[in-house]
Amino acid sequence: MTDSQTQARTRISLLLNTTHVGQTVRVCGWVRTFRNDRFLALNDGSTLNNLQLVVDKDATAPEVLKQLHTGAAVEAVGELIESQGGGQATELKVEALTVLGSADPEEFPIQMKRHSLEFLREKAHLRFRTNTFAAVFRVRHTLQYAVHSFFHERGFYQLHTPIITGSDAEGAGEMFRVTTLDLDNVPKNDQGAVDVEQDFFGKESNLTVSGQLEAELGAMALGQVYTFGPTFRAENSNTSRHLAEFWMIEPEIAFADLKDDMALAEDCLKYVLSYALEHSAEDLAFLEKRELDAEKNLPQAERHEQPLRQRLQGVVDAPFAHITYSEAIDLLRNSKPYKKKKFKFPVEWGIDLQSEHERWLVEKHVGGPVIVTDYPAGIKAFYMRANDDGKTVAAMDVLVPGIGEIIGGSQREERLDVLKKKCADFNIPEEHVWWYLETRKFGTAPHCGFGMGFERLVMYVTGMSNIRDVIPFPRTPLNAEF
RNA sequence: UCCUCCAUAGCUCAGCUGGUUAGAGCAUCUGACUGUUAAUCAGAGGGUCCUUGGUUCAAGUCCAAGUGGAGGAGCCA
Repeated sequence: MTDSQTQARTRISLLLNTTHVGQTVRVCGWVRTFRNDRFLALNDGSTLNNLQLVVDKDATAPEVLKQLHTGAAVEAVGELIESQGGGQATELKVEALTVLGSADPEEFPIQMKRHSLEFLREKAHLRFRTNTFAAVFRVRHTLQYAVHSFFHERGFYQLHTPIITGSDAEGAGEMFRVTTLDLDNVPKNDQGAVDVEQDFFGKESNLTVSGQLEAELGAMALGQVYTFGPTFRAENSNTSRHLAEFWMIEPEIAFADLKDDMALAEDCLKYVLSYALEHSAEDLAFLEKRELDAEKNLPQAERHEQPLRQRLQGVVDAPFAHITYSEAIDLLRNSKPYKKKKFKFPVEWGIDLQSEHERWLVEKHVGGPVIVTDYPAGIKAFYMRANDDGKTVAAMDVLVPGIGEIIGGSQREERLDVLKKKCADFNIPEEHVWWYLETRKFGTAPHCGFGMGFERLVMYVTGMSNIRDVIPFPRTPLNAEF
């Protein structure tokens, strides 16, 4: 233990204004640049900004100076003084400087220049060292904190639903099989099929695609719960909006209908956006500038009409538009692109809205978030509550510009006979969901909930256009390197 | 999974209708300068032009397949 280490480390975020001027402090971080054999820009992750260390070349050992390259980890002790140059309020007059870990400049791939996001994706273990990714992941943290605080303030309990599930009725997509069977020597039963009774759980098990069914069980006792955990989809989707492993927020509330559900979704989005605008102001300002730079080379039509923070504030300030699926179909059939035959897909009552249709509704017709409700029963999940018209269900999707669906929810079917009939219609054997059906048998009550894709929320708030850039280690088909 | 586009130095890219020894900026190294802000200036090193096969006197350039990446679609969150 050196003398300097007896002093606590001060985070750089606390040293950028003049309140600590005159104090001797100890800082640790990673070198961003070392200019002029004298000025070292140090970043410790606590803030976007660097602390300028002023190094006395003559008082520093040559072998230390030689190692002050981008990426090296260093520790410095010195007096915080008012900066003698412009560009920063304070700087550290270094008295002792130690290199904790060097970074060979011939090999360290992150430079003090712009890299493409694609290149940095291949360096996922080091991309945290860049301003963009550090900002994104700080914002990601702020958002998850806001989500917890939103639900906590409203009396919700977080329910940890299982990641490994024996339920195969969630119907939200292809599942990842979980097994401890020897894949080189899979045991077979008399029928020649895999003998799942010999597997770890004695039955087929998978990674969860949704915690909703379990969350409903919790809501039917605790009143209002939410999940916030990883979910897994083994779909072979290769898009900028899909991951094989992503995080989802799924609130579930008892004694509530679709109107309550929509109000909760709107409140929730507005709360977390407004929380991020307030608590991640500096990072969002940087990300806004990054987006502007990235869009500079795009044609006007492909750029955002408003800068990032203005877009977010707009969502916070304005009430969400509400339309029913049937109204949406009418609007689309009367739209310019429909009449000019610009849509690739047909617009007919009963078929799902395509991306191009959603985009027109959100970006052209409304120009902000839209909640579409009351979809045809045939295109939605079995658990959604049947409306009195016999054709539609009490479902709602929240669509936002640039992302599409960010929230999908519904009032759940609480009537046992109707739900049983739905199971039959959807070919779901009752014995697979017996436990789910029992909540309708014992003390059933109206209830509802929704699912919000956390990464899509982070994309929306940070302005990043590829979902792989808002999760630390993206899992996509053929990509699980880190 | 489908459609379109892309792959050249560590990074970002240029390389025309096929034709000398494949270039630039940044980064790196060496030196100069020393209150800089992606510092500046001078010099140097650095390439299996993604892989395989084909066309041709000649392929970074044309063709085919493969691999990887991006955008869009489907599926969805």
